[in-house]
Amino acid sequence: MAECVQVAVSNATFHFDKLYSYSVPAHLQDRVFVGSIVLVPFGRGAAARMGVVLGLDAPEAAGKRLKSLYDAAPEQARLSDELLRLVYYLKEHTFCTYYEAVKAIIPYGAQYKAVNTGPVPQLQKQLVRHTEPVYRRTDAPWQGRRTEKQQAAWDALAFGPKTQKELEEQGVTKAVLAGLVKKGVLAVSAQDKSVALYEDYSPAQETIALSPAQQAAYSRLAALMDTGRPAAALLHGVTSSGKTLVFLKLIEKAVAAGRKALVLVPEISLTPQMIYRLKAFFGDRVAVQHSALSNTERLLQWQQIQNGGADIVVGTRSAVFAPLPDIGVIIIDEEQEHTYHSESAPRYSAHDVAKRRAAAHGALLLLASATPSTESYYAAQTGRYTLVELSERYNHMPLPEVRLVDMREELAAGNASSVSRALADEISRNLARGEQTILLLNRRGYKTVGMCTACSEVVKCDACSVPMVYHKADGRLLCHYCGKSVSPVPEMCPACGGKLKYTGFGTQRVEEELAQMFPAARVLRMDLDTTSRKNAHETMLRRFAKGEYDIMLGTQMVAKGLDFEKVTLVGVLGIDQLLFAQGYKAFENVFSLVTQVVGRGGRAAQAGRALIQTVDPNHPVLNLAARQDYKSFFAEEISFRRLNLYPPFCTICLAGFSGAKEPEVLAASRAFAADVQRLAQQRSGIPLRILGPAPMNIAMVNNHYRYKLTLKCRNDNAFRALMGEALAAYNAAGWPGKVSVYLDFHSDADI
DNA sequence: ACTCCAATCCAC
DNA sequence: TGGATTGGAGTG
Repeated sequence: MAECVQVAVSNATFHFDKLYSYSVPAHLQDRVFVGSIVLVPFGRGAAARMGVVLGLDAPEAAGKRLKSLYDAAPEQARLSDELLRLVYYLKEHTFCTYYEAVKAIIPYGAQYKAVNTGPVPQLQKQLVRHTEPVYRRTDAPWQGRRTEKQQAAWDALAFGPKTQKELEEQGVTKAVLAGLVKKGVLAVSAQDKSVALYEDYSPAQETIALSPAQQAAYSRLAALMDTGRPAAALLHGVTSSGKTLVFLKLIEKAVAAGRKALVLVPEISLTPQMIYRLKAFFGDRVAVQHSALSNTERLLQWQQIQNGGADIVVGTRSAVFAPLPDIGVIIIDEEQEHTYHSESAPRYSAHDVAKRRAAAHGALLLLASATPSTESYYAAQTGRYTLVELSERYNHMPLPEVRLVDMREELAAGNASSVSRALADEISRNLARGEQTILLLNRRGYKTVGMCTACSEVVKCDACSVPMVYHKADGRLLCHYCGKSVSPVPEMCPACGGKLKYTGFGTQRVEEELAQMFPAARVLRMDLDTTSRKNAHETMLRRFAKGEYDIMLGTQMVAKGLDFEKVTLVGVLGIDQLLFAQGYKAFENVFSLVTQVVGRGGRAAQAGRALIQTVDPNHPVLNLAARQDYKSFFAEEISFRRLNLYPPFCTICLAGFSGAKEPEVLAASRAFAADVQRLAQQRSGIPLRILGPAPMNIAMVNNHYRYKLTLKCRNDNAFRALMGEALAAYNAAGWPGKVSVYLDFHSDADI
């Protein structure tokens, strides 16, 4: 159609990221549209680069001599209009490049790659092995006699076609099958590899039955969905109030009306449970999108969605871009989780993208949590979201009895271990009764680091500024940022030669202590190290649920969304690091984590017990969490946010700087701050406070120094335009070659 | 970022 | 004097 197109090219940096015009050669004219994936010559060497067509040009408008496209992907690979608009949205709101936005929206596995086979570079599908042979019987008569093996193959296909893999599992070889195909009695065809993910679900026997409270919540949400107009609601349901059943009923309603549903969960480890529940009710029309899928799996799931083969998509943050048409409901479960905010470009928040999509589809956006983010609950209170509450626990299960244990007293009494005497008591009681225990150890607390007994220096990675973490299992020190490892483990301080002492309350260390205290207990440790293997997490949870372990010890991942009938005791070790962490969300995070883990206990008939170990047992946040008193917590927190000017009363825009020479990084961030200040003063009505520059929490990663500016602002068009100008000035001053910059917005973006 | 080109530097 | 090195510009 078009003779001339505007293309966003890959691997552009922000300062030269713009649309480049290319002419379309005749043989590609009928394949190239807005949204098409193309291959273009770029730079003086005319090297092949991936690109996406984002606009059309009148040929005469181009003026200059243009280069022309090398190749274009088939038409069906192109982005829909709605998703294309999200490219612009991401570019404008997160200050990423066009292609970074495109990559977020099209999963890696669906991309094409450049190959240099012919005279001109061509596009080729990344994955070609996504079909498999399927054999079926034909009506052709047998000629001659049958061998035993041929008969076996024939019999195996008595009840319909089977894939080669299935047949091979039954002992039928490829050669036999090929022979029969040659004879004409079997036919073979290529079939898309089955999307055999989570196929071992068991279909639900009953329909979804709601309690009166759940029914009331459902009715209000269903009414919002029925309007067919965009709506946003916050479902605040206490732990164990059965929010998932309400989701299922809403999804059922959307699907019955011929619409689609999108379900987001905060992390990969929570997807299996949600997937199994959804599959139980909705079968194979559930597709999955998360980063732990292999490229092939990802691509197949994505194609299933794009071909209209899925009514429901479940996944983590990136699933918010699932190419579903006609979405009726978007659910964000555990909506307060920080994992919904992307930590790399494009630095978007799933909430904001979901809002755009809900608006485009006339869908209901449902945020749900037992401990909503302060921003979301505030939006609900002020009427921007409809607030729906589920305030009773399912079957009126009693809340666990919670005790705060003073760890200073423990230390004074001579107990230096990470498990208090009170908790040890309760654990042994549980062991005696054959009941299960969950122990939570916050992520930051699980490091074992080496400290010099002479100069008190901690052994740090020499490329990053973080302490190296001791891993006992493989006898080495590991940098959790760049992955560098040191073995054997040093015994002398690299700075002064003093003796090093390795201490810390890691999960490994606690595991050892537990083994000493309770030699007979079967302890399951869950942390980054033990769950890194594919499906490891799922397998572990299943085995714990089956009762193969007495104690589950782990980081955050043990706290969320799990139903274990026999768990009657929850212990929280080392929450203090989180409580005293910097960052305006620290209290909210602690409240949320403690509330959730305490809610794990006593899900069955018996009331549970929970013990929280802390050096500050009078801390209001811990006490409110112990009582599961969200409303009082919110009241405290919102006044803190208002007083100190934090979201939702402002937007925080973090400007990050990184470069090889510290003085340059500091100078660059100062220059940027000055530019922003100057631009803001030139115009009126731009509220702004600039804090910093300050070194980031991790001041150096991979030999790059890192500084940040914190801008308290209002995230509107005027401010983003200002930041655009500030970045232009930054580029003009030649900084990007030495110090790279990015912006990261944290806000309750309702603009 | 990366690549190309030119100006510069140093060894012979 | 040339081959290698470094700084700067441009990416359609």
